[in-house]
Amino acid sequence: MKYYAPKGLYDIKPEDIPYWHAVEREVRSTMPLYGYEEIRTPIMEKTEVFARGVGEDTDVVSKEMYTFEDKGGRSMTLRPENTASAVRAYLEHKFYGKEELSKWYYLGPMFRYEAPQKGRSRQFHQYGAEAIGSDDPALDAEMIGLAADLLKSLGLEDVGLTLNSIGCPEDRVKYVDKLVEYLKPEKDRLCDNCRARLDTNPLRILDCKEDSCQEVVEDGPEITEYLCSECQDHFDDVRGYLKQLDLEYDLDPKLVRGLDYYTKTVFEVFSSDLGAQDALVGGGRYDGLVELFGGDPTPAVGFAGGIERLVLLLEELERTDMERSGLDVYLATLDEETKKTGLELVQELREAGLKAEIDYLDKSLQGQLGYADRYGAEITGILGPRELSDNEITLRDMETGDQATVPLNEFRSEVKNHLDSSR
RNA sequence: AGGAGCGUAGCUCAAAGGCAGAGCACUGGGUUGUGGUCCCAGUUGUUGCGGGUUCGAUUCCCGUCGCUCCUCCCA
Repeated sequence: MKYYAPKGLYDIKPEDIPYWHAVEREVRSTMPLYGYEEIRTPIMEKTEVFARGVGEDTDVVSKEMYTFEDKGGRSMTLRPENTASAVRAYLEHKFYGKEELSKWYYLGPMFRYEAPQKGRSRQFHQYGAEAIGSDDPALDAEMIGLAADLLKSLGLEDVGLTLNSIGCPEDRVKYVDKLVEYLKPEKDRLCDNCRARLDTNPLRILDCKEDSCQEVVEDGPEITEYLCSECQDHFDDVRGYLKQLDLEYDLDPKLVRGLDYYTKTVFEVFSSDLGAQDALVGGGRYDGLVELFGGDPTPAVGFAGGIERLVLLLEELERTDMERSGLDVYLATLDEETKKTGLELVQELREAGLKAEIDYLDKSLQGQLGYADRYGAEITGILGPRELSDNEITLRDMETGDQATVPLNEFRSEVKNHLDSSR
């Protein structure tokens, strides 16, 4: 084979589409219940939107961006996530002047240049929500509840929620100082990566997966001990609302998330049924991002979920409501004359809203019935020269094998009657 | 970027130096116009690609391309 999809990019095949539709349907129906409207931002932005928005020192920006120069010499980047774009759009279209609280959802492809593995590809798809304009802790709780609601509606029961607060930037400066002070003497026990992070992004050392780093961090200071009273109150309130909503969670003081824009609340939803890439949803508050982009200080909170991972789980559940849907009617014809009439009949059925097919492979009657069977036809119409000369058609119930002959002009209504009574 | 495993028929997989196979699928027949079960017959191959060793390579060696999983990080 000469041509392959580029590494990490793949085709979503018809057999998988029902699962994608199920996810998309759920997102589109659930989001509006919580007051979120869809926004569609471009699939690429000027590179600085992400570089600034997501943070230069993050993994996403420093090594995972699909960046290229366009013909005008501008540096462009395929979006690795959607929050930065949403904030850019919020400011560009001056939504702060149009509505007090912007609640948006989105759905679409994202790109990160990484080694693909189970549940991770270079082009992947996310759904997510952003609420820009409120610092109400109830909104944080709503976000988390919304993410959980979506997964639950899709039939996923076995998911865990972890929660943390990383405070405001001032808290973090204080905490990071303490953390670095604590880690410096232990430098030798940290992995190479983390030794570098000591200077660039010490917070990330907390969720390093290396055992030695974890041991070091274990006895270190926790960020929640350094929250200012406002952040502490906010965190307490979020937890209170979560309790009110009956949402269970685990506190994880080491949950810091990979993107720089987060403040206060951060959370992740994961599934132990997935492989190494077990995060289903990630999100949090980003009160400083609008300001960073040049707007007035504006609090905001959001989350994003990965569709590929969701589809993997849904496929394991073998949901029958997500199987490919079959044919309603197959029409078998036996020669050129009957095929001409057959085409008209099939067209009539389609116009009546039925899924109808006819032979395009020159199959024998036996072959056609086999085809009808495999594609799930409930009824097969058999139109041979005998029927045609009498202006009739044979109706075969594919489940029982019962057959009846009906006048051609009553075919459509007979089919409809039959389908209605069998459903 | 690093580590491990795997590339054989449309699909799932055998063959472990000696004629490239099975099941499923597909086509035809048993049934001159009747599917899902059954029986019979048939079609299907650049063994990923290139080189090497050998009388002989799908098998062993080297390289290469691709896929998968893992480390890292995330959705």
